[in-house]
Amino acid sequence: MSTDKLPSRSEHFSEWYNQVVLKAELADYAPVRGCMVVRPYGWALWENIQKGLDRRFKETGHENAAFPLFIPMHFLEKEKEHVEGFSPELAVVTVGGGEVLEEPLVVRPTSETIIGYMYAKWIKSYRDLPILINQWGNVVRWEMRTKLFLRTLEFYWQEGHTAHATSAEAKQETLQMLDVYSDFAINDAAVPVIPGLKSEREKFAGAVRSYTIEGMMGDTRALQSGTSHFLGQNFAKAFDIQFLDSNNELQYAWTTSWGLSTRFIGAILMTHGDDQGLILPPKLAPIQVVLVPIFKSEDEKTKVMSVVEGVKDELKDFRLHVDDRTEVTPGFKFNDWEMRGVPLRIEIGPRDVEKNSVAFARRDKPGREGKTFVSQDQLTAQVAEMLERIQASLYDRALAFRESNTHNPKDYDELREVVKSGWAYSWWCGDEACEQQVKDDTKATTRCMPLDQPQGEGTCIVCNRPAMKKIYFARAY
RNA sequence: CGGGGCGUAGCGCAGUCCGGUCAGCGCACCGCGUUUGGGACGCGGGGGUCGGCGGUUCAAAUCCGCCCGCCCCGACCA
Repeated sequence: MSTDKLPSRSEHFSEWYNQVVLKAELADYAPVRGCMVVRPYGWALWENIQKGLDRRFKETGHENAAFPLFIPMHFLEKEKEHVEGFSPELAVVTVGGGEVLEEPLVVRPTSETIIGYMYAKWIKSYRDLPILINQWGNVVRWEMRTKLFLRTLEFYWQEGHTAHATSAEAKQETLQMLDVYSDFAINDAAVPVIPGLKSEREKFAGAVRSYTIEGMMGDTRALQSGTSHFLGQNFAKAFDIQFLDSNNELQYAWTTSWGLSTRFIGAILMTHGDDQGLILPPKLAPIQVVLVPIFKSEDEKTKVMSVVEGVKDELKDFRLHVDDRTEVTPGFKFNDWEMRGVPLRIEIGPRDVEKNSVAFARRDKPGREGKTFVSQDQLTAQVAEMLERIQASLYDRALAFRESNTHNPKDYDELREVVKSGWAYSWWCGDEACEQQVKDDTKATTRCMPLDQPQGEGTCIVCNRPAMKKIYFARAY
């Protein structure tokens, strides 16, 4: 709770973000550098994210399981690119129970290796495939620079790991899960994302191909909000995941992995929100409706609270909170809940008791514009409709923002200019040197080659050689 | 690790250059009363030994040395 105003979102985006996370009580800094405590309000948001994803995972045939936090050091070393990618950021346990360990244990930065080991043990026949497992857990990556939710030493996520008999099936799984993420981001979080393929240099260490959903944040920077990897037979060969096919021939399995983390909370915050604070999408908001009773005298209190109780009861299907604090004024509560991003506020005061009405204040439209008085009749339907409208308008607004900040530069000079405050969508020859050139000149990196590509071909925005793919360039988190 | 900044009450800060009623301010917190449809007000309270250790001095938040920690900008990253 706080009485201070937030920094302006447009002028001090990063500071706005930090403060809103702290003041809305989503998370707090932990006593260990780079680590955070996810507070109840933030965790409730994460739980809703989990529900939205977990339902989709189950619907597509996946099961949950749990693998160990500790991984023997030599596991990481079995896949060359994997160890090169992750070794700089490993946390390693060298002492246990007061004794120096014979082999150091790595705190998992991701679980391909230990799950690969187990899959090798479990998979003998094509009849054992596919294996479709997901795990909800935490991982540790020793990052240099951290930021609440976006990049912390420890973070929570889910990681799916699947093994298949054929390359085609694994590729299909990879794309299916990318689609699950897109669907979740767009429909539940109202975060417009672009599903696409990562370049070689941006792909996951050990993957054959990495896909991503990229979102544009409120400062126009890009955020990789979820990833899905086709691992080919890389990990199968490193961990001997082999099976006999129906022709009695020994084959290596084809594996995938895909993950979405608490970073996604950052994506929601930075996509929506305004100078007043957060705006949470109704489908994921821990509190969808906050009820603020207003009264002066004891007599008014009695009448108002009786209506409040009735409304609370009628709206029991929504995630509702009654703010009955007496030590703060209604005005304070309005600001407080707006800062926390509750999508819909309902005010009930003496005038409403008289007129059989309540006041709706929708979070996505500030001030008077978002305030309407509605009848107390059929409140459930009215609230449901309003929440849907807010959900839709958040998505539309974010999409419009992304589109107005995405450019098709005509030449390299223009690209250098537009990526200062937006995304560039351009033809790219596929050469890593061109990618590097853009990064050196502008700090912008390639984000993804969208699955949905235009017809035909063009010339590379950097080197003018023929190009088959269009790709997004943007400064990223 | 390179560059910059900073550690004084729960939070945000002033005080440090020019050692000595400087341990203070705002918010938060507690009590009482009046308030309550857009961040209420009055009065009265509780709480810190100034990041740590050592040194200089009659005297250190203030000067000196070492150490620890944090934040911002770079290379890395879900």
